[in-house]
Amino acid sequence: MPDEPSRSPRPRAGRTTAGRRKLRHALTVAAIEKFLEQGYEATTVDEIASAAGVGRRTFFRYFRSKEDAIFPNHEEVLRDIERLFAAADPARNPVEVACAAVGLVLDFYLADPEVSVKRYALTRTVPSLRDKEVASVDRYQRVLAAYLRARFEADGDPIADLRGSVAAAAVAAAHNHVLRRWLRSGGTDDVHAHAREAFRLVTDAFSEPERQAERGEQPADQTVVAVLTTTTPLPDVVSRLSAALRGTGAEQGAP
Amino acid sequence: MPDEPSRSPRPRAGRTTAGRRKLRHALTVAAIEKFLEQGYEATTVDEIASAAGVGRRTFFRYFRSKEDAIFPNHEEVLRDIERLFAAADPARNPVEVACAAVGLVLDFYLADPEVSVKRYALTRTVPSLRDKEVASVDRYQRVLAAYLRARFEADGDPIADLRGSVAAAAVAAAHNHVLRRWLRSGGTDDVHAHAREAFRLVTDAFSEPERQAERGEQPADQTVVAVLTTTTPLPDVVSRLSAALRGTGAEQGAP
DNA sequence: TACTCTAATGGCACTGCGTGCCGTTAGCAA
DNA sequence: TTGCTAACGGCACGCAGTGCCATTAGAGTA
Repeated sequence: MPDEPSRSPRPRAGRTTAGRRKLRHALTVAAIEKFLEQGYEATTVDEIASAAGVGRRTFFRYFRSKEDAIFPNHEEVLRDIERLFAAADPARNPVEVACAAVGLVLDFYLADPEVSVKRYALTRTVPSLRDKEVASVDRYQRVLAAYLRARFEADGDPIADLRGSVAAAAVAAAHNHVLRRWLRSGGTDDVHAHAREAFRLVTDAFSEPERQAERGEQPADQTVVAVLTTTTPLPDVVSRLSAALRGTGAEQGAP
Repeated sequence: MPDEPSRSPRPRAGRTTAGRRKLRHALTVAAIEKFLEQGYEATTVDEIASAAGVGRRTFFRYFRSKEDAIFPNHEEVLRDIERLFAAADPARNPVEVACAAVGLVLDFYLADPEVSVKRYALTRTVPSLRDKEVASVDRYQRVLAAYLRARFEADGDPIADLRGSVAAAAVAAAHNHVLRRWLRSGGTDDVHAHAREAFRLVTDAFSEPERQAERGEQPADQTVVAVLTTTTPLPDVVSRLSAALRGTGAEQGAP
């Protein structure tokens, strides 16, 4: 029964799990090589399979399609992300947790710079491969969104759904930006510094004001200095302060 | 020469531009109908073409692939967006302009609720259609990102690239959220109210603090009420206020 | 060592997408 | 009416993806 792709095989007989991983990788490498060498459309599945020393039918037991051949096994990373979410401290800023999650994806690409850079050359030029790539990003984004929505919901956010979707997209985009920058550099720049910078941007953008205050960050011109006599009636104090906060020039009001 | 899809046809002979649009729409409707009725894989291009009264070969003159059949003509909308960007007031908040741009996409879907809702039923269930949908969103997102990056760059933002990518993703996600909510409602809820809410979220998240102040929007707990005697030395006033703004409990300080 | 059981393999045939080619048809211009 | 041109339809071809099935390889058992 265990045959077709995306199944979790028990190592019993025939090829072992390690053997499967190895052949899968060999097919990926062969595919990338052929695609770069003679073009994507011009390469047939037969050629890829023979290059890896297996039959055409076997290729389709490892990959759903010709396009899938060059992509890493996202299922594994998705599982890691789910685990990270399950184990995450509920008191921690959800956006930070989401950033940690995409950090796993980043590490996954960093683990094999050779293949990652070559794959990038293909996804940039072949439309159908790019579509696949985008689709996989979307899968990550949805997992992030589900987590963030739940966390925002638990925090009593009235627009948890919206904020979760948008924040997830931002986190995913930050990841993509850092990854692509690294890929364009040929795998030779300081990813983690850029990642910190990018994650900081989205964390700042999507944290509640209270949380921003907790981290000691304030918008620049929030300072309101009220100079009032002690005899000023309380309602006046309130209205002048609120006017000042709205920037309607109450700072020019008489004491 | 003018034959294959995605070409800008001069109306000279044969079928006119209006005629092309009509047939294209007829094919889309036929495809959606068949897909919903008997399933996506179970429907052949031959069936769709015959249902629209044309030959199979003609189908592929209107759509690159079977998947494309159910999608609207994004090229048109992309052109509209480019025009909007070109005409946009450079003094306007770039994120607001980007929101206006995706508003065009939203309107495009709203123009034909019947088809949009049916298409949504398909993109939710058929993986390959969903991938295509996601790919089209990505195209919009890239156009948004290019605009935002340029604008942020012009504003002297040192991380214009990053901020542009992330903000574009957020705007696109906000659009998707609103659109999908509307689609799930069957095309019967107040889209524009939700759109305003969503656009406000991303605008707030990605505007410079100065701009936030200009729009008179403040985080909820920024209010600082200082009660001080007129004899308090100025340095004390300053330090107590700044402490209060950091939430370090200066509000409990002695007057 | 021999046997069994099971999963992986590879070949074959089949459906259907996408495309190149080409003869035919339909509308526009003189 | 006579070109002219673009869209149409049919045919054939390559190839992706899949169901089917006989064969092979390796682990466990006696």
